[in-house]
Amino acid sequence: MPLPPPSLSDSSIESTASDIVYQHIRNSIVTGALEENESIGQDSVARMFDISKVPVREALKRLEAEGLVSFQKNKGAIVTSISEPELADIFEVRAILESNAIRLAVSNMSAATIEEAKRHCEAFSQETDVARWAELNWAFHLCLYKDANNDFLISQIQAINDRIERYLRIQLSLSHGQPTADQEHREILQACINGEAGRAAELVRQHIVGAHSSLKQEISQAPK
Amino acid sequence: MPLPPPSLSDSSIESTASDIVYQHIRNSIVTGALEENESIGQDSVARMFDISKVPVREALKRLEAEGLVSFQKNKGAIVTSISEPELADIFEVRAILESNAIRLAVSNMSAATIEEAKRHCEAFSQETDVARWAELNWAFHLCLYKDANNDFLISQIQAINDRIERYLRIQLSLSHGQPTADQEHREILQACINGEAGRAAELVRQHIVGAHSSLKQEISQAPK
DNA sequence: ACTACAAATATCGTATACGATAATTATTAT
DNA sequence: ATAATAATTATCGTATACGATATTTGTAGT
Repeated sequence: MPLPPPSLSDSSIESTASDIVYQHIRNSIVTGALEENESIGQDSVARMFDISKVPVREALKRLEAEGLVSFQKNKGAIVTSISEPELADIFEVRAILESNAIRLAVSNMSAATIEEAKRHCEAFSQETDVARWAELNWAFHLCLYKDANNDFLISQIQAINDRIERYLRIQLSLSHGQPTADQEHREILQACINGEAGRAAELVRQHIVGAHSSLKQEISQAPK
Repeated sequence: MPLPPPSLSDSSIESTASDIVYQHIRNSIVTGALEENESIGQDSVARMFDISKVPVREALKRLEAEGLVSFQKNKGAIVTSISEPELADIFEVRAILESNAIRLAVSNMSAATIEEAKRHCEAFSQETDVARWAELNWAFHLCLYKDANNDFLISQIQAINDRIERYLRIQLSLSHGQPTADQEHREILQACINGEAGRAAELVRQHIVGAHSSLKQEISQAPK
């Protein structure tokens, strides 16, 4: 896709032009609408939103700090590509953070959270639209971590997910991606219901490591 | 301190004005030269470096994404202050990440790393200049994690340290801050030498939790 | 002297403008 | 025809300029 999906000043809550374009580009990268190594022309984005380059550059600087784009000397911003070794590193950190998050959460997980998790789990299981799998999957995950009562931990987990969500979409779309995830979700949920923090943590770790394994295999088979 | 320490275009490796001012402000915040809630005037920074506001704003946007400053509607950027609950959350994540980093590192820690760690440990122990404690302490920590061979994990740990280093400096400067840290460093190092990954991880966790405890106590006693 | 309102000033967010470097196209020479 | 060089165009990074909001200073009234 040579151009990000066109859209005007859609977001109304955010006031500044910089924030609007930030949200838009960010979403395009996270969802995969913008591909790896695709360059983001400042002028073209500015024209698309009918603003000047200044707020566009500010938005790109924020995205650079988040690791979603990188500025190349006199070449503008390009969407960050993640190599397989880097992806392995990131999945390892995910495994560490998310397994610990659920470990902390299980001991004071409320009945309401369990109910919410069940709903997300069901919704994910019954969803047929591939495009929605990623967000339903993520809603389930986040829900389970929230009772850890550590906003900073959640924000770190969220930031990492935003970096790799485009790859997770690939993984879920694989032949057994969604049913496998669904089955693992149910086991994790059951461990939470049983109050087995250690087991829940281990299941989450395996869930994440497994996702990386199948993704790695897929990528190596279809390098492009 | 009403103004950040004055300095002209000192950094030569970085080419753009935006990068230079970014590095300078970032360093001022990390080291504590700029205090919490201190506002950073765009025009004053621009005048200080004899540049326009545009690159200053770009630098501030990067710092915002890193959590070091926050923009306030029509009020410019202010240095982020961290509340005690937030600090507790951050220290918990530190404990998770760093204990796992050393756990991963111990199994393939090289003799060269052990030697380097010993040197950092000694240097920290013998340093009398309070201002240098933080960096020597951090060099020791980072050294122990590097054999985990996970650059992303290291970068996450580093980013978190940058957010809280100004508080760590306070903690180290407390009456027993440095000698206690020194003693704990030696125990951690010994566990690494013995190849006891689990023990090293647990010691690092206690080291971090302990630092938070004494810091928390200090802050509550001297709210200003 | 203190409060209420008005004028002046400062600062933010962004548009426009411009020099510098890179990419592209055109032109010339072998 | 192709390689090399020149001219054109595009894009980046940043200075300057400007309207809008916020803050400060000044003034007037009780």
